[in-house]
Amino acid sequence: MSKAGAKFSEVKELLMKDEEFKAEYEKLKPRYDVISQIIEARTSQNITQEELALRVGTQKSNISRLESGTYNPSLDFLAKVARSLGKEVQVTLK
Amino acid sequence: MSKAGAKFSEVKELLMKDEEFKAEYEKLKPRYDVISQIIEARTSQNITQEELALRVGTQKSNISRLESGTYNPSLDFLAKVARSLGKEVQVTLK
DNA sequence: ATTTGTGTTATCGTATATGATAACATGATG
DNA sequence: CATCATGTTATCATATACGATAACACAAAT
Repeated sequence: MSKAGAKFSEVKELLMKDEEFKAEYEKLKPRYDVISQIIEARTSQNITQEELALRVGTQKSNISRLESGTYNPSLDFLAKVARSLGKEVQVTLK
Repeated sequence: MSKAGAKFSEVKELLMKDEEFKAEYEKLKPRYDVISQIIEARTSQNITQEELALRVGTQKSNISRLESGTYNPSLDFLAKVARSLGKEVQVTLK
């Protein structure tokens, strides 16, 4: 294997990783985007997770779990949380 | 019970039903909205449910089920379908 | 030092989303 | 009529979302 070849494969590997990362990021982007907005709305309104949970009809731990981004929320749940913050979710394909 | 009272309660019942209906509609609106956009994107691109299913990595029956609006899809699933249609989901709190 | 407020994490139970297969309906086309 | 293309519906298995409770971390205030 030539030095140039080695370099190329290294670069390729990096690019591959980058592609993978990009794909992974793209996949999770909508989730993180909506969560960011939820956190922003909640904190800017000075509402605690507990208060939000009360409005939504769930527990504060579940709101924490949602905001942690560690799972894949349903549309209904996002809509409920949004409405509890005085907003509505708007999903757009673009 | 007076006639007027009866009428009022009837009207109230109708209004109540209307409120319920409105609430129910509000609750389901994001779902129907995004589904409409998915169907619109798919059909305007002349893609069959089967082809879309292939791209998404699922079965045509599952795409049919999604488009039927009979359940509460996850954000990831919506994002996958959108990307398979060359689009991205954008969720906004407004 | 103790309490109080807020958020986090782990865990369990239950409901349901999703993948998969199959059977069916219907309309178009040979 | 027979076949094909497309979509629908039913059903099962498995994974996971979500509700709930409890324990913990940590900072701020008393």
